Amino acid sequence: MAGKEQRGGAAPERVLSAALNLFSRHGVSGTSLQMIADELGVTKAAVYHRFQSKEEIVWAVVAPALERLAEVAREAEAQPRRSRQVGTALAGVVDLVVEHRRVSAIILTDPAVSRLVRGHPVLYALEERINRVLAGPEPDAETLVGAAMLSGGLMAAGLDPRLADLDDDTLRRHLLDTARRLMRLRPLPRARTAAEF
Amino acid sequence: MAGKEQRGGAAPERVLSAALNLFSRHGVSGTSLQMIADELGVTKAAVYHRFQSKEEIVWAVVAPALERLAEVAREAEAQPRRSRQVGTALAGVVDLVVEHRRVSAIILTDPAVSRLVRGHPVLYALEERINRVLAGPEPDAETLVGAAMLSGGLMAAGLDPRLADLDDDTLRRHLLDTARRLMRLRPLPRARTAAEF
DNA sequence: GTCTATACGCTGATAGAC
DNA sequence: GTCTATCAGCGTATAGAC
Repeated sequence: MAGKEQRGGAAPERVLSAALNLFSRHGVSGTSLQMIADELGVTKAAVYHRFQSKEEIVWAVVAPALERLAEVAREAEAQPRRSRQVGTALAGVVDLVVEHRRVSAIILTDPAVSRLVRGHPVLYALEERINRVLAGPEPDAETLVGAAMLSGGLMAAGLDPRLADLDDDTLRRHLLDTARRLMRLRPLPRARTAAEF
Repeated sequence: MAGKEQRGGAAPERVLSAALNLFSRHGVSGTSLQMIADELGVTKAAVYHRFQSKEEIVWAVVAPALERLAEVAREAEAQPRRSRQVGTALAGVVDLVVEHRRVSAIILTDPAVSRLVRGHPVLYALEERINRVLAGPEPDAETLVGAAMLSGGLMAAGLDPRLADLDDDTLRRHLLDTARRLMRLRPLPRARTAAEF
């Protein structure tokens, strides 16, 4: 496994990388600052020199994915027609999950992270915006079920070891096809890539 | 929220109920025996009189759902034809998720629980049996993606607060329809219930 | 059966030497 | 910037009184 690394010390990006690894494997509550420090080959105090608290590390880990999600919401809401809104949002969240697999997973599943994110008013509203774009203004029960299954399904697929061999583009294409089927959208013409929709 | 309850002491089923509640809200690592004891209005020592360790409590919480999953695998494998195998397995896991929503969620998402379960050889094999029944012996990439999305999707739907108002039968029906669409199975005739397939 | 009391390691976090 | 040393508090778990 990952032995102790001494080169580079507690540089911020090394801390965040180690933290993400450990959060994925043990959950946020199951990860101590000691474990992060050990992974980097430094002491806890060195980590505390860069981040004032454990919570600050968690925020720094999830921030990039959340900013991307906000961007996806903006892009989707800017589309004039409903069908384009759903398509844009789906392609956006699929891209997001493929590129930030493990961050997406800890945001969606770790209770400590969920609390943190949902406790933030802007981010709580962001979740609702995404849901509204995906399910529409007055969704029937089946659409609601599809939308609910989407996030968890994408997360599970992004993490599944059986899919780890697929390259990103193939995974993205299959995920988008499957996600559209889940949401009862018509299949996309083969030639187009996910980014074009 | 749930105040301290003094009646009933640390009876095993009360411990497990409180533990499941707390595991769902805070994760296993985020739940201490002190929290469980407080929820019941007893001391930690009283809880330890019934269960020898925290791990033993975790096992007792997840055991019923895992036994059901083994039953689902047996039933599905007993079907003579592939199409029936998939249908039976889907109906089984949908039933399982509807009836054990929160237990399914902590098994699938909590790293501490996943480690425990996957470390057990029989249970690790069970996971593979279910996957083989759902995806078939030589699945193409898209089927693999669908199967991967299934577990996480069902879990997310089972926990989604927007779906909490649906009664169990309605939820079960929509979940099964959506899950079959996900796995590219033909829609089920309306009259049939999930249990019949 | 449930309690009080206790053991001892590890937690997140701080102070100050180099 | 990273270290050593230290803190109070909480973690799991145990012993023994009632």
